[in-house]
Amino acid sequence: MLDIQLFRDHPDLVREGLARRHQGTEAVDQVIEMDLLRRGLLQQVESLRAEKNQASKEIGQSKDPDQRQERITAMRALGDQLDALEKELAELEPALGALLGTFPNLPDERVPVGADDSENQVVKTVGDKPEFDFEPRPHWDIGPALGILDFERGVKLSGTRFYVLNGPGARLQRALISFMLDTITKHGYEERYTPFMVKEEVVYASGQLPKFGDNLYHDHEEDFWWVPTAEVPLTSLHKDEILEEGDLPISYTAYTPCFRREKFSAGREVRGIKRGHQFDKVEMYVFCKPEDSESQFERMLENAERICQLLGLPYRVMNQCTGDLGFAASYTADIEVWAAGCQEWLEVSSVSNVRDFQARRAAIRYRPEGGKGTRFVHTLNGSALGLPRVLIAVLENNQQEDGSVVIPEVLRPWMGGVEVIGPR
RNA sequence: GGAGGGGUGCCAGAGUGGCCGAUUGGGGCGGUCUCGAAAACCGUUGUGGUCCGUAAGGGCCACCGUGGGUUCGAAUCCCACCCCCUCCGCCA
Repeated sequence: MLDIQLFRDHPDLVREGLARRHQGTEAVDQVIEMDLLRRGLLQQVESLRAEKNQASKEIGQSKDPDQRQERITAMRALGDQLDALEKELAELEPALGALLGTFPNLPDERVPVGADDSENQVVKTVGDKPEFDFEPRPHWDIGPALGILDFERGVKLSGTRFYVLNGPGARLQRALISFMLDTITKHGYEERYTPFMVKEEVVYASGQLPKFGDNLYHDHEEDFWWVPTAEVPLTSLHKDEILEEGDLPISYTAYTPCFRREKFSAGREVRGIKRGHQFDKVEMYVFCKPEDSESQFERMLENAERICQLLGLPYRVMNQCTGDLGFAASYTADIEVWAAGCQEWLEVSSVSNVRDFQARRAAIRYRPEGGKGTRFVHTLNGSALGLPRVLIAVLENNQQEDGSVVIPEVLRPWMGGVEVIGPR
């Protein structure tokens, strides 16, 4: 949620931000207009209320029954007038709130203008792509050949874009989750296990609603939405709370499955397990003071990179352009790992500084020490990392000519000592 | 799912139509006393909106689980819903 004050004082900043995101700016004027209307109505309503409160108080104190009755009659008339204005206000306020909720966060100046992810900028590349004296195969060949990846039965159970992991494949996935959680925890993020189904207001708070409801699964009978990322429940952990400055920064990590309808990529990228309706992810999330969000971003990015380094995966860091930038983000760095079999850079993490955008939606504030009042916190989120894609890279980059896959050293403690997954 | 009890400020807990933004106690903060601390005593202690003001600050409005209703006036009465506790049923 953008600050309404921004529309009053610096509407051009809002227009400029929208334009950089290739969005129309007409709604800005609509907000300004509604805001003016609202404040005018509010003033009328409140002065009538003040009058009514005063009169009611006097009626209570009045002893003379005739005078009492006279004033009650007068107030009844004022009440009707008030009702009409209040009704108007009651329609306008939610409408303005809803409109304001459709505005994305303003992109930071550092975000390059671009149409889509093809215009993201490479910030740096770390590690060397593995070399092979044979033709490396994609995971959709390696997995089934090893008997650890079963597409047919996934489709039998749930349809396209689903799969089943078998034996050491399932265990490798579990090992990756544990390894990531344990590593991130060591960096000072406290683990949380959250619900995977949440209320609509929770999905709204992090910004996936109202605009992206099409990409979410939800129960049509109850108010349950399946989380598309742990960012959603983590944001609302402190919804409607006022935190103490001394408690900040608060850093969380959580494993959740993620559920997405992938309506916008229908028919695309269906090969393999790169994009499914259900995938696993370990997420990092930070609540901090506004002046700290810049350094927390650096920290989070480093933490995500560290996972790639420990797994021995070559990766590159990208600066997301405005066309790819998420709704809530002010700026975002993507991490992409190289997958030798499908010959692709796979996006495995997006680290975003959301600033106060989600904090406003979720009403998450803190009390500055010594100061007065409250301020909105800044929030950041980033994956560490997205799972099936890391699994893809591990399988493809560590494959051997005989079709077996060497397990990265750091994962072996979670693999029960298994060093190589061989044909079964 | 059924029966009963309950949701009030940071916490505990009073309040059943006007004197209640809300008694009181605890905690927090500031102060007096003290070499210092404890105790005692005094003071203070919610959030949001809006208007005025350069600001400090001040006025007004709203908020007692949520949403409606009754009333000149609602924490208090009525209706619906949500949540918590106890017991029963069912159940991984």
